[in-house]
Amino acid sequence: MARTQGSHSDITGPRIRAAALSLFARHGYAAVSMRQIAGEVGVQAGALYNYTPDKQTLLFDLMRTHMEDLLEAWDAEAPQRGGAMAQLEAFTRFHIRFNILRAEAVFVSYMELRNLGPENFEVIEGLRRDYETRLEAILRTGAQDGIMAVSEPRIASMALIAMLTGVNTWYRESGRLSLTQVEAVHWDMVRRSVTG
Amino acid sequence: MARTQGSHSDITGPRIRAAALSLFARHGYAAVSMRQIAGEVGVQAGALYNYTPDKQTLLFDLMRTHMEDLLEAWDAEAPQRGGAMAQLEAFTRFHIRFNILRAEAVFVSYMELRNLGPENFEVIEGLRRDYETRLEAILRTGAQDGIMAVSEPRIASMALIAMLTGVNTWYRESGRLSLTQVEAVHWDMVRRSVTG
DNA sequence: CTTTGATCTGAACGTATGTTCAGTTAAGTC
DNA sequence: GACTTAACTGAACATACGTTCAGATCAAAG
Repeated sequence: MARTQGSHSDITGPRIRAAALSLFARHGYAAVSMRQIAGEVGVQAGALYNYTPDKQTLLFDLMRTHMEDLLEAWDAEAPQRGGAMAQLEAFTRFHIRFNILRAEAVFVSYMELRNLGPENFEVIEGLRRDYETRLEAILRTGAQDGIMAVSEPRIASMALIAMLTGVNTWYRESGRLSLTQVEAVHWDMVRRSVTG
Repeated sequence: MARTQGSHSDITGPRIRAAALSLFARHGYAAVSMRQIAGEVGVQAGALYNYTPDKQTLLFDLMRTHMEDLLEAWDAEAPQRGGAMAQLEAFTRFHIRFNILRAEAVFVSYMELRNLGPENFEVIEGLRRDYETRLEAILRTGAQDGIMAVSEPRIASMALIAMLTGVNTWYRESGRLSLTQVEAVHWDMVRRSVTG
């Protein structure tokens, strides 16, 4: 045979995903047409169906990939020693930095949940819960070790993640504060919010 | 004349806004058609144009009304004495309670910003900034009075609002904790995050 | 009872949608 | 240079969209 089975172009595929992510983030999933995505890539709309069975799966794959990347990146970066407080600081700084670097994927993964079918929704929700549970475990350990005061670790973890993700709505590279400064301000608040 | 000038039905108008709000919250602005909204109300799509010049203005009016209600409600409820710490507690509890009661409007006002034209966007953003500034002023006063430790009042106010609004993503009336308990947990975190 | 006009219907307008598919192109293997 | 097939085009499909508007309806004022 001439070409290897299943070797779809490794150029067009990523370009389609990148264009879709950017357009979905800017205009919303429902407001973006397959023809717009194709136009951005420089192909006809029909060509997209060599890379995704349909529009919603394209969205789902973007969201799933993002959530898996997030979990993998944290699991690779999470400190194994140093205690719960060091882990909490690492989590705080990691979350802000990772989310700012992938602002479009964060935005889409949060905003477009309602455009997923029930099964796809469950998958993404499960990955989100996994991530929240990572933080919850840190807070539980800190409470057990007596170095944190957290009466409701589950709720506290959701509250802290909401606070940290909020940076994405206003942070600009050209802003007054550097990302390191933003991290520091938030770590201050996080630390104090979990200590008596 | 037969009917008073400008007396559009005071039944259909609110029903259209209620149906639009509910549908926008569930499926997103772009995914909801004028025919769906009309169907929910029990009229034909054309009838909607007696109540709004176009679809986007319908969305904009929902968002503007919500933001104005939010500001009015807080300004009416904000304690005039008791110091910055009492004001911060009042703000925390108010924000959670108000936002849970109007979950659909909160959701739409946050998610559908990108479907507004530039001028409409500026109006909603301005109202949002007004609200943030209310909290920022409390934090500044608390810092000046020496009862709070907030190095960046602007960023802290956005962080706290993000944290409190996060409750909307998971709170259910049938859940383990009552709204009062949720308020208490969050007030604990807010208080500690702004005190040394 | 007639008149008035706010309210709504129903059909039409042009345009856009997601998806399919027969057919063309061209890159890589033998 | 012949062959294979992945990659893509371009047109078509049925359906849906936001918006307009002439005309029907009907409650209230005179």
